[in-house]
Amino acid sequence: MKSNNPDFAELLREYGSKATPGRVTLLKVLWQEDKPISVAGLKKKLDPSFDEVTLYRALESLTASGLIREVDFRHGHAHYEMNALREHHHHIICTSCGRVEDTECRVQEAKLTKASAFRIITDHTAEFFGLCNSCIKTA
Amino acid sequence: MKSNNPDFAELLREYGSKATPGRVTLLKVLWQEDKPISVAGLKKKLDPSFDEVTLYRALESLTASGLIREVDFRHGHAHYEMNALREHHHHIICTSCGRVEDTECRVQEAKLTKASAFRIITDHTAEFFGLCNSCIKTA
DNA sequence: ATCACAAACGCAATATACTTGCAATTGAAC
DNA sequence: GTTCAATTGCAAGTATATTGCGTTTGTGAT
Ligand SMILES: [Mn+2]
Ligand SMILES: [Mn+2]
Ligand SMILES: [Zn+2]
Ligand SMILES: [Zn+2]
Repeated sequence: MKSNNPDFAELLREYGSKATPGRVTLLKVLWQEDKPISVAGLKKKLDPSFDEVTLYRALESLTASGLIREVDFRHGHAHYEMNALREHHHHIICTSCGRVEDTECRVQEAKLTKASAFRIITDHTAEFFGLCNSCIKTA
Repeated sequence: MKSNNPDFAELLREYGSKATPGRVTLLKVLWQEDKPISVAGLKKKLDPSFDEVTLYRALESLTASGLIREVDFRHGHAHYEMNALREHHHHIICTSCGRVEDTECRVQEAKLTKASAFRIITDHTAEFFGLCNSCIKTA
């Protein structure tokens, strides 16, 4: 739970989307989550009448606009988190208990454009996998 | 195509796998590839009698042992590349033409264990997406 | 060389994650 | 309030990967 909720309808419009009731609710759920959430997780938090296909299409659309972001935790399905109004970052995931921690981005894309045949790098992934301290103890 | 082929059967045994004819062939194909290849790509290069389920199980097993590595190009399916006998690295992928280039790893996992509640980091992903120089020109 | 057995295989069935087609609805711009 | 592209809802479909299970095989031990 967070305070100072942004105006989700306005935010959606700023990113070129229509501010439908479903998308406003979806965005609110993503805002309240403190870590990337799966489609299954979203369905549980949303009204059962929220159509699954509509959900997939909203996620695709909002990801394309950059309002939200898709993250790969190697669970065989996508996770999503708020991208706007947040600082760019990555994650450390415990492969034993699933615990997730944000971690600051230390990647410098600019250096890569000098070392490669790519002049434009738009985006990158960087997730870390390991064991959190409580899982180390019980191991 | 590369010269100085390693002994694939011996390599498989070193990584705790049985050196079956199928796995030896699979490993050879992965060795000859210069970039991560999909399951569909592998099937094309392998004998049609190579069972698909056997292929999936071999990939899972060899990935678990660290002999090969799974890479996510955001194509909706996995890609695999040789991991043993190679230096750890990452990739830059052109989102327009699919061109792939290796890039050296600049990530320092050790620094992360100090900044987080994780003492053990075993693994990380880091792939870069952008436009290669020939796709920039034609854009 | 033979044996024992876990690992790997082959085939059919199944599961999960996600996509497509299309008619109906609706938010936003004018 | 009219217009229209964006979005929705439902049904059907696709792609990717997994599971179950009986059979085969590579490997280490004798
Ligand atoms: Mn998950
Ligand atoms: Mn591919
Ligand atoms: Zn980053
Ligand atoms: Zn690395």
